[in-house]
Amino acid sequence: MRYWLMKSEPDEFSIDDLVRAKGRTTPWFGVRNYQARNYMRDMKVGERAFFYHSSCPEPGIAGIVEVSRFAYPDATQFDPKSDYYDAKATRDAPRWDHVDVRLVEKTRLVSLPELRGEPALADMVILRRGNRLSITPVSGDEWKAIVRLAARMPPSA
DNA sequence: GCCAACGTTGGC
DNA sequence: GCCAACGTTGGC
Repeated sequence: MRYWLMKSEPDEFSIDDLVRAKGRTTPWFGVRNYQARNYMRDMKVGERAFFYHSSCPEPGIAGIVEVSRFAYPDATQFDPKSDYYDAKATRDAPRWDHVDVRLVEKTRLVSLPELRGEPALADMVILRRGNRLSITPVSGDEWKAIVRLAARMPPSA
């Protein structure tokens, strides 16, 4: 059983969009990076991930999701009208797979500075300099530390 | 808007 | 297969 972190820009798709989605479930479409895609192919149904808001006024962890469907081809790669269209992908040879995720819980926003201030997260991939990967593994210890942070009252800044 | 870091592309 | 140029990410 592994743990993950998945980034989304809230302008594109936020935790509240997931709350409103049918079945509180969404395909994690639009990933166009091979390493991130490969991580999705590794995911098993039932595994959990943090939903992370990136490229926004307050980046940080916004909720917990779980994988509800094993990796399968991302339909947007075939759609010429989509921002995620890939001319080199065909239905016979798709390039881009994604999983479906279902909301487990919307948490309070655990901000990036708060994550950086937590000693247990010193080696977390997302906090490493220059990291841009939209899907990353999270260790069991890191998972526990963040769940603990999320359950606390927000720090009064 | 800036800029550092990184992935991808394409010429050779 | 190398590597420079370019595009993207994402925090600030």
